[in-house]
Amino acid sequence: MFDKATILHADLDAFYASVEQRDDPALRGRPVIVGGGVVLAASYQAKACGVRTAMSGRAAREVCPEAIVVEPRMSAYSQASKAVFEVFEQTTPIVEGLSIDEAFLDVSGLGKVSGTPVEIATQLRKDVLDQVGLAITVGVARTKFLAKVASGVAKPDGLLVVPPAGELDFLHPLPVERLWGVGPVTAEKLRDRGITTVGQVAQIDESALVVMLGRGSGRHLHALAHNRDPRPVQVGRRRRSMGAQRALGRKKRSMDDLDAMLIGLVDKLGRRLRTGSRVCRTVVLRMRFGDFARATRSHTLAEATAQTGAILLAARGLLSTAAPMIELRGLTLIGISLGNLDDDSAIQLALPFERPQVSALDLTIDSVRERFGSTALTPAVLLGRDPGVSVPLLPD
DNA sequence: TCTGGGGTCCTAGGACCC
DNA sequence: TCTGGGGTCCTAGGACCC
Repeated sequence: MFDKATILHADLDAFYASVEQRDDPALRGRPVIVGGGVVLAASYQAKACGVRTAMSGRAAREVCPEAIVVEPRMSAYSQASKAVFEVFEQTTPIVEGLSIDEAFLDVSGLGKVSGTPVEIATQLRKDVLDQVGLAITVGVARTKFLAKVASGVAKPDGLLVVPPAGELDFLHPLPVERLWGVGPVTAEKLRDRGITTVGQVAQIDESALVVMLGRGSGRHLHALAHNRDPRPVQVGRRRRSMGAQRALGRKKRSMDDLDAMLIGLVDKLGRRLRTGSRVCRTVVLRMRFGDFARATRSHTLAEATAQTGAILLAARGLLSTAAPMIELRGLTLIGISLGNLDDDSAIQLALPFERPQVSALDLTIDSVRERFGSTALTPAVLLGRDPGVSVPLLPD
């Protein structure tokens, strides 16, 4: 029955909380909340009493006073994720990671070697449990989209196969919120018109959906409601942006404070760029204000860079542009995001032959000045005004 | 201690070029 | 000279996902 494409969507259950329960037997079977200020993850026992991801810690403790709150251990989670992805790759080389705890696996053509889709998925769940000690839910279908819907329906600790002959019977009774890409806003727009199930969406003309939701969402939804999703599982997709941010609370911060935070964020991102051998060309300042409104300011550099100094210069320019807005509205979050990412070899390709190549290895203040001019990059700019904060100019 | 810290993709308008 | 179409890039915002 699965002679064509067969795609698995594998999803770790309550990932961070499950890692905590795995590592501390005292937490097993009990409501566990990861993250104190805001809920990053909740065990199924905590979810049962109404705790939700992104809920404030206070609200979570109100609905679930008996919950145990633990601090997040990000390195433990990335290690666990790595181990799980190794199991995925033992199953098939065609693995597309979606996030730290989710992936698509293309197992088309594995039939003769590994068995039926059900057998492959069952074995995968067993392998992850045996080798990493975590429960996963697997959805199996002919398309990525349907496999993901299936795992969403099957979780926690489940396995659901949607056979090609039963696709629309499975899909059409589901609420529209199950569709990938339908969030609160889109669901509300559809509900306003009396549309609550995928089957109802499927009865609407594409053009009507486009008018209702815009071109992108309209076409996307129309295709999904008819179970049209030709996207292949893509191996080795690379990150297109990276960012770091910091919540500030209500307290009013001086521009000097903000500048010091900016240095910290840019420093962190510069290291991440260099560690990953990547460069960026666009620097985005992200802000959130007292009324929870958001704004961004961005700048695109003439040349790609991974240098802390160059990124900081751009970030500072953006911050000073936004200063009046910040003064007026009060900042509650500051973040930097780097876009237009490329491999760092791209820099060398882009540079004219006779120009010295910019290498992070010999970066000193003097060498940067020599290349970029002494007026732009003063030691104060490179190192920050706070003498206690130093911006590393050497690779990690 | 009211409200984390990552990401992806799409849209729309303006500048600029051909 | 005037008008117009098409394409790309940049900026800003927004919806959505985990």
